[in-house]
Amino acid sequence: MDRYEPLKIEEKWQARWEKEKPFKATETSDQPKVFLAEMFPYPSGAGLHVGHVRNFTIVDVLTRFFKQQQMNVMRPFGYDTFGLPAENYAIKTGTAPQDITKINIDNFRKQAKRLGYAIDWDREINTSDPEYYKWTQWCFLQLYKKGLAYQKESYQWWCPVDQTVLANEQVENGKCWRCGHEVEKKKMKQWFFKITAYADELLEDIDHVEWPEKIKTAQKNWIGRSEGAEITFKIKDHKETLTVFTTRPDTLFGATFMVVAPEHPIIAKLVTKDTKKAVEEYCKNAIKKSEIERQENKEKTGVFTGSYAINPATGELMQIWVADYVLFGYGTGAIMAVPSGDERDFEFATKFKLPIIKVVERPEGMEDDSPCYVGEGTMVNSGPFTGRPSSEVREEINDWLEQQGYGKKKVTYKMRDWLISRQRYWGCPIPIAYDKNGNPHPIPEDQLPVIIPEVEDYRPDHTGRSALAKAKDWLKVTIDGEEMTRETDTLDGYACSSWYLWRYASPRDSKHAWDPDAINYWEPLDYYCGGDHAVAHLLYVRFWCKFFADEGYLPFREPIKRLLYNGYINAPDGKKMSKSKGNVIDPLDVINDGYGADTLRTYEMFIGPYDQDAAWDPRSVGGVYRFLNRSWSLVFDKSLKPSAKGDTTVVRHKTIKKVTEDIHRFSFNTAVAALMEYVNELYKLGASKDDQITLAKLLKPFAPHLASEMLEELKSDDVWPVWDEKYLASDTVEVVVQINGKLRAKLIVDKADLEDEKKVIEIAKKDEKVKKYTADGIKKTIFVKKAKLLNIVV
RNA sequence: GCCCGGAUGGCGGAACUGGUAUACGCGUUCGACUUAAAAUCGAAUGGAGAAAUCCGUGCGGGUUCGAUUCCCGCUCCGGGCACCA
Repeated sequence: MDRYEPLKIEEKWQARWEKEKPFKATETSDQPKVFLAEMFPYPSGAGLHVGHVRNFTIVDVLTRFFKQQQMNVMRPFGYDTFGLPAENYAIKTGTAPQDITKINIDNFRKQAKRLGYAIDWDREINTSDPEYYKWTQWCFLQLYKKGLAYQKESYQWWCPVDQTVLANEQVENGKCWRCGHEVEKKKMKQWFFKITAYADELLEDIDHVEWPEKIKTAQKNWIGRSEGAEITFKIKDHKETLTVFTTRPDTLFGATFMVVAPEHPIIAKLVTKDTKKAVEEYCKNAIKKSEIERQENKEKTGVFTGSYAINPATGELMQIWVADYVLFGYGTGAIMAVPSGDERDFEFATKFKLPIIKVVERPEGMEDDSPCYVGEGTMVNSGPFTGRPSSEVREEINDWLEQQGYGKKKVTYKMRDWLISRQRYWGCPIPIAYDKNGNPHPIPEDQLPVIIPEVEDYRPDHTGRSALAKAKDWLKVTIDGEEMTRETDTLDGYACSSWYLWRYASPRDSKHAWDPDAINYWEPLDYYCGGDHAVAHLLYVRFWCKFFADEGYLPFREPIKRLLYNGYINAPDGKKMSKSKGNVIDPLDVINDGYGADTLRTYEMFIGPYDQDAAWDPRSVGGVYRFLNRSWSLVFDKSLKPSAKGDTTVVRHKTIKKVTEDIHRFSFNTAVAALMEYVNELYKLGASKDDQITLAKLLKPFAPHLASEMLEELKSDDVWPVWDEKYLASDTVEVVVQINGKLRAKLIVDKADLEDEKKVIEIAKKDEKVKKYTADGIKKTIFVKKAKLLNIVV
């Protein structure tokens, strides 16, 4: 071989890895374990894109790095296969989703192998495999047993054209993502997971994992904990009472009216003969109001019910209104309106001419004089609390309300329970059946899995049920001798991905969802890498982890120790890659153009910091190829004789240190840059055999095929090299001299002199340039030994 | 509107704890090799200036001997949430 031929080299090594399975992971090692995974992909028909390659390569670099450091590494792979694209394809073509999924997986696997990933292919999993979803159903049943999977009537997005229920993510700007028709709200009985039961723990524990701050913040905001009070108001001439949630009980004296959400059941009791018709009309319209109207039109609307509540603090009557700016799903679905202390209430009061009473005075010096002020201040018009700071009064009113029986402290969350019903065919069937009376019963665990039946037509039917309803025989099931009808909803795909990280520990276990010993050994996950699902998936796994820890199935309460959240790769024009724009870079094209997988992998690590977005630059790919080509030549080009033009010991040890530390801190781009510098140096100084081996070893996580080829030629193992600090310190050091903070001179001094500030100053004073700038005398000197820097102030 | 990121040469980026701004790569220019081109190898490359030197990390202030880095006030770009009481 006389030139670098990546395609040949890569074919050779991939065949060898396929045969020898060097990445197979077992629990028997004495070495410390490391478990790494990427967020498993949805295997689309388009195959791998450059974003997958970035994501998978980050995991691969770490995997190979730890393996070379003699750790016991496990790096599995899987496919998140349920989902709408396969179902839509089925509807369009009549092909079974099972078939198209298989084709797509085969393609993905082939491509992942073409990239040379260090995957234990015996640990491949697929969420739509009955052997897998059997255990998804088992998980559901555990949650069901503990009351954490339950049914509730709820409004669901409904497309009147496609006659199907839509998930939130399938509603784009209030329109069906498939047909573009405006969606409606329809009330249906739905399954939920009670994630709110873990709200506090999910919030508290997020501070104890090594995750990026932005993900932590996103999750905290999503959970949205608010401390406040529930206050119960009496209603004039009614037995009924109305309970509200507020974070500002201190403003109670300023509460001049009440508002309930259009869905609130109390409305029927509050209306009078005169208001009934208008209120009913308003509620009907508000409930089916499309998302588009809600977003575009935030103009306050509402209608008076005809009833009055009594303010417990003032005894004043308060009109009770219905308005859609109050959300039924948050708090109690009703509020006390304080127009002087809340922008929305103020807007509403102004529009409908309701009373506004100021209760919080701004601190002195604040210039704004709008009648609405939401901040803290001094209480006014507040009976016994007048003149006191609002923040203190908040606590005292809480106590007072509690004593009087009007209320209690209360914590509320923005996060709702997780709606898991999907009226779709291509999902994991919910293992439930209904008796004659419509009561749900769990499918016994020994009857799992509930297999997805084959049907001819994959479209949902007009009753809002998935295509599973068309499998008439399948629908019938006998439980404890009683004939029942199966649930036709399937589970949200996020349920399938909420436990797959544990399945990796024992992927072929037919007796458990996960084997306790394997879990003990491998889990929790040490490194998780992905660029999506900041709240959804990453919150759901944490929820299930806490639940299964409570049930004794998991010995830890956080499933993922470290999260690497990688950025996107954009097209060369800086825009998002998309088929319609025709700016998509296909990674397989890059490989087959002759660059090979090693160049592609190394380029995507070199493209920029892993957690930032980056734009593809075809010319930089060439630069990385040149670098690998030069590396190859250092070993295989016999005209480049290993010679001793200079001593490479220092640069070799410097590079080992830099690359090792950079990989540890996930600074892959600078690690590659350090290797480039090393190669440049070796071209100048000549490479010793030690250099050739060191280079190959350090290169291996990035360009494993080329590095393997080099190491084979050099008859070397791939054990990660270590540096020796003693080579990194030379006898002389360069000290920079600043005059008033500006660099003016560089001095070479003996290392020993660095310990002696006076000596350094003396040497500096002899320097011609320093002399010139200090002619008028020196006011002060600052010597920083660590930075090897002397600053002279004149 | 709120929250979180980001802004550094012609371009992607580096500078890890306040201490030599622009590592590495691309591009450009020059040179070597070649009949020639490509490939490869070598050199130069922030701006202004003949030079001394001055100016330079989105903008305006501040702290400091010293600020890309810290503080205050903005602008623009990207992302998330969005009537959450």
